[in-house]
Amino acid sequence: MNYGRPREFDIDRALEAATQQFWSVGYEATSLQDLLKTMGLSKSSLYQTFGNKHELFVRCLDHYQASMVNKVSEKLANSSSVKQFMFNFLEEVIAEAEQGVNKKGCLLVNTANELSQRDDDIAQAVMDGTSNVAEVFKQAIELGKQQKEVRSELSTEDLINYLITSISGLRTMVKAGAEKNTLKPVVELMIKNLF
Amino acid sequence: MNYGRPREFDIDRALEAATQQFWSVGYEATSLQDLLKTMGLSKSSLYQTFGNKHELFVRCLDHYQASMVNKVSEKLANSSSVKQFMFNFLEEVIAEAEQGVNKKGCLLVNTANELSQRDDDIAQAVMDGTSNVAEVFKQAIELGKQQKEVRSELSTEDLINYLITSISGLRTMVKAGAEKNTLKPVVELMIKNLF
DNA sequence: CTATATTTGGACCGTTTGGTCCTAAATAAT
DNA sequence: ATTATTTAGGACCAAACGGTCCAAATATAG
Repeated sequence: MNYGRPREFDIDRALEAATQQFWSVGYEATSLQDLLKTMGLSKSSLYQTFGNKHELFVRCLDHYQASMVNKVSEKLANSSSVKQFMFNFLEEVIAEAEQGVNKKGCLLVNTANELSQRDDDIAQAVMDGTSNVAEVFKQAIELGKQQKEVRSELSTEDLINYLITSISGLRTMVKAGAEKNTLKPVVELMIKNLF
Repeated sequence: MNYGRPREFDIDRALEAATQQFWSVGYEATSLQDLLKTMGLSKSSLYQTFGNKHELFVRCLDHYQASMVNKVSEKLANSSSVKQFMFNFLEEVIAEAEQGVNKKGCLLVNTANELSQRDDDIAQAVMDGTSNVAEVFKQAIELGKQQKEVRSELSTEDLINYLITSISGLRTMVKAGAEKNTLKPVVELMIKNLF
């Protein structure tokens, strides 16, 4: 076995490039040509390897989500305290506001807003991804409660949902053009709710 | 003066129909054909009256914003307390989660997420609209402070931004498919921050 | 060397896109 | 009645869309 001409590109690299593209401008606004260009492969390679634009996008969502979960878990592990972890996370979200152009936000949030209402497969992928990210937050909050850092008497579940909702809101504000200085007190208030 | 064949359609009605269409599926996903159908007019009428799709959309954003400001102002005026007003508002946002299909959210939030990053005119229209809505919240918060309902020592400005951010977050959650029961405790926590 | 299997580039396709333009219809002013 | 002016309908358009397909290239297995 293992016949045939070997693939000339790296699947993960191509997936990463596609993810960046979708992340930058969204699903609809990304044309096949855009994808071929950034991924650096031919039409037939794309279709043979990834099926079609829609399937590729779902794979990108998963790619993004897995990578995000990795990064966030790592940051949690390397944080001196849960509060520090949460603060840094929110701070990073609003730091994007200071970036000049192309504030990409979070691919999951972007996609929820763009497509969840009219594409069930994508909606499911977004929910799966969100749920995996929520799992990391769950660890953080449970750890915080254990160490008496999180002093809210609310259930971990509720606090997770509050966090995710707050983050989504910040993402939208950044995209809408809010300044970091404007958002900073908002972040502080959010943090105060937990610690 | 005042020559010529009279217009056979009502501009406001047409604008309202277009707004509903854009609100339902977004700017890019709304085709000219969709617009002609829901607005009930011919291509030349649309272009003569509204310029093009882009200009029409900006007018729809303004139409939406003005109408929203009206409604919210009215609700504030008819509320027995500021807390009641705020609670009802957030409650209404998450009530959409129980609706079966086509959760439209808020056109301003949707548009901020879809287009603010790559269309300056639209970004400006979104900011203008948001600013007008914020003005109503400002009235509410100032009234709440005056009547010792709002017991937060934070500046009105900060509280407005917190509110708008929270609402945007709820909108995304609803679109992403969160249940009303999930969001209810989140709303309660948000309210608790102000009163 | 041959047969098999796979990838690749690009020609090709039908559909849809936003937008223009011309003609006929309709009304108001003279 | 004629003229001026505006609207409405729809034919038409080039470009872009996502997607298919075929022939050439390139590898492995026997």
